[in-house]
Amino acid sequence: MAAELGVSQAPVREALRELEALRLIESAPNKGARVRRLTRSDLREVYQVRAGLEETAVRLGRPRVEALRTHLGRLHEAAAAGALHDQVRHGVAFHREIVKASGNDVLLSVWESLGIEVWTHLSIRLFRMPHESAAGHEPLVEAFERDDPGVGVLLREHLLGYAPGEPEGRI
Amino acid sequence: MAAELGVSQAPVREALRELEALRLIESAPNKGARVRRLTRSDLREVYQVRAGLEETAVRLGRPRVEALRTHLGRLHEAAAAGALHDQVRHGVAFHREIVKASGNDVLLSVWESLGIEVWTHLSIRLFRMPHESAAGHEPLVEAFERDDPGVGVLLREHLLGYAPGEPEGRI
DNA sequence: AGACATCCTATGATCGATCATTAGGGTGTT
DNA sequence: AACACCCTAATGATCGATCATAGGATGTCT
Repeated sequence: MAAELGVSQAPVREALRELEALRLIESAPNKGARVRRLTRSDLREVYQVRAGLEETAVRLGRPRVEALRTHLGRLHEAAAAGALHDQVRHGVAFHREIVKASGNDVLLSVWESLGIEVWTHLSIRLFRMPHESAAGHEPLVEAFERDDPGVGVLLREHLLGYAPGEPEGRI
Repeated sequence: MAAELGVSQAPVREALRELEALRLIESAPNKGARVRRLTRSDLREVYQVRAGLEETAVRLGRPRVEALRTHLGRLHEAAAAGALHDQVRHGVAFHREIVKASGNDVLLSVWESLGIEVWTHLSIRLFRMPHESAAGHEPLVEAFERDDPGVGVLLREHLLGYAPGEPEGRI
């Protein structure tokens, strides 16, 4: 691959590590790396972990509703403009704000290591999952607004709602 | 450092990346890497995330009680022999079994990326935290045995019990 | 003395090459 | 035909070196 790309092995090595961390490739020792055969199950696993992390986040600290509304506004704008990429970006920013508000840096870095933005794109493009709508976030913001103790569960269910269901399809 | 150790930069680079992933060092761009000044707060953050992950795990799947008892037995033996290192090892294995039983590979790899074993040692050696006793795990196993719906909360509280409290001490 | 431009050095990334290990194919034997 | 052994080739890690960049130190000017 290094020869093919006209670069040395070092950067290829780094790139493969990153892709493996995102679980987009899998590598067997002395057998090289291959792109993974992504299944709905892979996607569901990521969403389950993500849901757990974000539920943990709201247990540790609540985000500023104001900040959430800012992201939600951008999400609305992007949706109106039909800018899918921006929708994803602002949707992710919305949830990142929640995790960041936990005040737990370890939690934030673990959440980021999941590569949420990439997986969101994959869920939309590969499995035609509905992308996170601006409307779907409204109940969440309201729950944060009234400091609802059940916001953690609400958040988890919100997220799992975007995860693929049981049927085990392959690409 | 490479010159000092008589090796090339590549392995040093790799090692520093791993240490940074474990949050044992911090590196600023173009300023190099330094060992982090570990605080009780760092440790608490790791435990909070860990607790959340393991609670998520038991929501997804329950471990075989038999396997847990095996690890617990080894933990007992190590405690009787005063083998601290083995106590930690089997204690970690006990909890890893729980995470593994979730059937979620992403969850397992995220959990492993926390470097629980290292942090457990650090909590004991740096902050004199009590190490996970064999006795403390008994209620957990019993809860799994009777398939207690509250085992998730019990597990979380069990873990947070080993996390450092508020007083912000430095080493 | 303080503000500012310039130089120096450490860092970080990349390069091209070598070396040990091992998977998988090929050969030979029973 | 089944099996054990060997051997090639690819992988992965390491090496020693170069290059661009950024931070800090130095020196100059006001």
